[in-house]
Amino acid sequence: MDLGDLAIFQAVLQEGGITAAARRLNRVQSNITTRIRQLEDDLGVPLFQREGRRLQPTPAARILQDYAGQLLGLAQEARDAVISNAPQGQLRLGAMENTAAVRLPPLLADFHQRYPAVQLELRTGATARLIAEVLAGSLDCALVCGPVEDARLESQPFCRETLLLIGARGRPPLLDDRPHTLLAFDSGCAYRQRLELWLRHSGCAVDRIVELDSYHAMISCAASGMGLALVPQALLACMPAGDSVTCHALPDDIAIADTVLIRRRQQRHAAVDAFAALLAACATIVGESAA
Amino acid sequence: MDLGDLAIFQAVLQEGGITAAARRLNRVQSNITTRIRQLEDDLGVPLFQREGRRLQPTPAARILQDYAGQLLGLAQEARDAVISNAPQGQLRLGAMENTAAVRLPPLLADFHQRYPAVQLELRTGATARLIAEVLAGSLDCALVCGPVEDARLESQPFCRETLLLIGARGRPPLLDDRPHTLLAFDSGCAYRQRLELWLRHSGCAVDRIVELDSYHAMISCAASGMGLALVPQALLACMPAGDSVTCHALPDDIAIADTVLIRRRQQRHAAVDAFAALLAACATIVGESAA
DNA sequence: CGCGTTCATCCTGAAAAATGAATTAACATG
DNA sequence: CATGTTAATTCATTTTTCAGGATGAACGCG
Repeated sequence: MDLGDLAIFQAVLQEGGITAAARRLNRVQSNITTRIRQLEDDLGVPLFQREGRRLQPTPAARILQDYAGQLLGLAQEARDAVISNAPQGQLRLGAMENTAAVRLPPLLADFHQRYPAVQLELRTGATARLIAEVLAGSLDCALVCGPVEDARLESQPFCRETLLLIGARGRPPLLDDRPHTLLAFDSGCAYRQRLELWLRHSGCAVDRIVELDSYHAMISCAASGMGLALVPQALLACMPAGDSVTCHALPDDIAIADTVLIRRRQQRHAAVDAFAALLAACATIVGESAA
Repeated sequence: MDLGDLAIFQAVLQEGGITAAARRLNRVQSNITTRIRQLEDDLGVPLFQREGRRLQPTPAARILQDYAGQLLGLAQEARDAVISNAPQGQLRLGAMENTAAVRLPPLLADFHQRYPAVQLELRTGATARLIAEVLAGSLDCALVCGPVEDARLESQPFCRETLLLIGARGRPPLLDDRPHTLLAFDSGCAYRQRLELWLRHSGCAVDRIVELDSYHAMISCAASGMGLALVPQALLACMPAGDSVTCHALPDDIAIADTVLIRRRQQRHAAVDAFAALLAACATIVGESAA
């Protein structure tokens, strides 16, 4: 069964005859006759009862008529949807844990309301994994810790986080001679990589690293003296355990981390465009969109 | 846009590659490539991003994917519906006014409950018009006053009505010398034709004929002495004004009228079959299905 | 750097579709 | 009752489309 056959069938029904249908479709009668016959052969059911020179639609034809209308309508709708560049369809967004918790929610709510035709899907993860997923195409875009230098990706600034190194209140200051325990996300986390790098440069011994996948757990563990953790200030501010920790000083090149939106270059995705535009409007840092 | 293209497109998405899709569809790889390209050209939108030898579905492809599933499913459903001979679709039933009022309703209710997939449509009218509509195909079947002699029609007995000639209570008997006024349906009504025929044969003068299109009005007018009317006994029995009239005697060949179901010959319509079967089960008269 | 895999392209023969003319059938009309 | 008109079908022909096969380019892998 072919959509062309159905269109012809519909025209014959609407025009009430093969000749009239042929006129409307700018075709020759014999063509219409043949294709109706083919459709009948294909379905194994007669669609018209030929009596003299009049065509009488059979009951099967009336049943098929409904379906033909639906199918042709749906096909047109599909065309329109695919061609249109209004934001629609799925938008698979990735974000770092802290971004998803603090900065993103109001933005997402706004977007969700503004573009009801878009089906949002948010996945959190470490920067390295998010980048890989955007490259692999399993995410449409992601909010990660910048800068991201990859020729295949486009990045756009969003917000700037100040990272704080926290430990239990009242504990001896950082950088005494005994080794530290670090509380951190998995190894793909950009913040963790910064911290490890800095500690190495400072000649500071690291005893163990405890991997956690929640900031709640991380801050609570830090507060109870289990070790040191690097967390964004904005996140700490909205955590209940935020008061029971001590913050250690950090140099700017470690403490200042920009969050950027990354997406694949030369990928026209209307929903991502819309999201990026909304993000730009709310961005708290500026800068040129660079690789 | 062609359903075949969509099936191929779907296979490429599901199998994750052109070669794999070709294997599944038992086709040659170059064929799949070409048809995907054609689909893209047709829609004017790329569906896959070719990077090296890997195919990355574009956002448009993900939108089209939904539609492809729907379209292919709906097409299969259409096939099944057309081929199946379960009662479904529209059933356009005609009936005489009195049949529709008295005998039909319980049957219709039963049918409606038994075959929810059938969309019933009842049209009342005079026998002559109903026959014409069945012949023309604008009705699928009809309950009319038999016998119907037409080689193109098949008829099946349903019930027997006894017709009564009624007038105002206490009026002089029928067939006195003064002319009568008749109260009747339109001229296509078989009962009216019988009555006129009989009156002519009896040498009874007819003054005027008043045409009404409701038995309510007809019986009320008869009761109030406006003229004579021919009505089925079963109908009169369930009319409130039934007591206020006098019934005149009629010979059996006028008084006994069989109601039959007529339908076009050699028309396979599952819903009509089902209706006819239900009707046969409730039939109060028997007889062979004859033309 | 060969090797295998994957996709694109070109070409050819086969299948399918559109066309035009001739034919048949039904109906209306003089 | 012959005749003109309208409609649908049949058939032969042209045109278009499609599937298959071979070849080539890009990439990943050992």
